[in-house]
Amino acid sequence: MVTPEVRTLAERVFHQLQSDIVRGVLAPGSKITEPGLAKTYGISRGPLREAMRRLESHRLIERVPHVGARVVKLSMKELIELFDVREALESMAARLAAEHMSAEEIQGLRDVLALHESQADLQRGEAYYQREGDLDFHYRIVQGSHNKMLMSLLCNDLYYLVRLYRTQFSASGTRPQRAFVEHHRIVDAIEAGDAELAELLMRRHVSASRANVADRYAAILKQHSSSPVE
Amino acid sequence: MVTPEVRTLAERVFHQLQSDIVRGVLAPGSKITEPGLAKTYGISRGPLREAMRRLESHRLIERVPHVGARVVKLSMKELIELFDVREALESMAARLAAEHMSAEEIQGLRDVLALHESQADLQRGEAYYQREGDLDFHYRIVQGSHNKMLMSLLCNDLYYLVRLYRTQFSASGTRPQRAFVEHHRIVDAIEAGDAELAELLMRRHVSASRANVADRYAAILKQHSSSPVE
DNA sequence: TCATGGTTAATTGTCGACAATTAAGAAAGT
DNA sequence: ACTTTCTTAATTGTCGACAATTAACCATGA
Repeated sequence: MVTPEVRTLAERVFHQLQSDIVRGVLAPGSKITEPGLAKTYGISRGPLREAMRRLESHRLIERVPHVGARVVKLSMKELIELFDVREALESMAARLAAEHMSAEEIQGLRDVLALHESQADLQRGEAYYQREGDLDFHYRIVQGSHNKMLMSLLCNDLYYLVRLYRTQFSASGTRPQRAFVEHHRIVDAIEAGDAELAELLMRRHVSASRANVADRYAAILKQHSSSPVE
Repeated sequence: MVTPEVRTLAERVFHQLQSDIVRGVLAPGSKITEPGLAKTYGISRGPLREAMRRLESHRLIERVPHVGARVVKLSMKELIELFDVREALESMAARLAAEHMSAEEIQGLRDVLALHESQADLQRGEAYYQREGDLDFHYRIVQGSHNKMLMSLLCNDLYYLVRLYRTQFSASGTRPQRAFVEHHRIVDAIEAGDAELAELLMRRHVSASRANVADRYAAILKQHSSSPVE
């Protein structure tokens, strides 16, 4: 990722907090107090509050006036909601990418896929899947849409929530080969300039990912039966 | 709209600024200075800066560190981008609405349409179209999706940008009867529980709206020929 | 006349202190 | 023992002042 060259304290602490939340340094649902954070990061409460306001807008913390702020704790319901929004936005991104992506950008996409494949070869049978690499792939397609609003929504907001979910639910094993195949098909459609197909395939891809998450959650629920269903 | 019962200065001034920007009280592209606004609204710069940070996240102002902030000025390119995002999100909202909307909510939708129709009757031939009413319709469908993330994205972010665009481009005359028919068809699909159809119709509806805007803009460009194209 | 440099005024960034609100705990009454 | 009320400590909300940065302006020189 691009290390943001930041010169104001408010921005620096924003990125720091964003990272700490997404990586689980700050536990989900934990209360965060302004004097505490100010001391931790060695700044005053002014810039800190501005950073927190931004985090609030990005849905990474939740604030209640006069009470305080907590790190968000995604419920399964909200996770499904997130996937529905992703499905809508990313399928649109794939469509636009098929219409607007340059040859260089498409080549970059292919390179990413090749890299993933080589990594997967090393760990064949382990069924391990590079999560960050997966986001790289999606990231590039969004860039390829050349739609700044889409890019901002997905890359600045939703993808951080996706990362947060992965640490929160310690999402480890998942569907490797199949996702690979899906990725390749999507790139093929984009390269062919087939916007409709690219959109459809991306839609199925995200939808399958959601179904996968939902299934695993259902399995967990069955395991410790009679858990709180929300 | 719901008047937000707000007890903290930062929130009050946020809503005030949001309203002033959307209604054109603060001119698009105009520079806004912190001492100026603080004096205007009679508060100190602390809460004001927090409000501005929120406005920045909502894309209503643009800030440059150490330089200042300006009210956003939507270009036609960005407006088209906005429509593409709306198309993606609202078609998803329509799909989910068809799956989740209750009978009461659907009745509320029908009431809104009836209200619009009666208003339109009074001004038949004028081809006038209640803009706020149009947003009401879309607003209710988004609520009907029962997806809080979708609701937040559309109702808290994009719809304010839509309003801003309407004042900025003084979007007046538009396609009345056709939009009415489209609205009715969408409600029919939702009531029938036909998620796929509702999605498709909403998609076309938003897409037609974008085409309408793009066409009008092209006409304006042709009028004062050889204008700057972006 | 134009370019370049320095000076200055204004705006933004940051801080510490004070006021207002909340919530937890202690004390008293039933 | 339980509830209720009051007290108090901690946290959030707000403010005014100071430091840092920017940009406009003016003067000087080629």
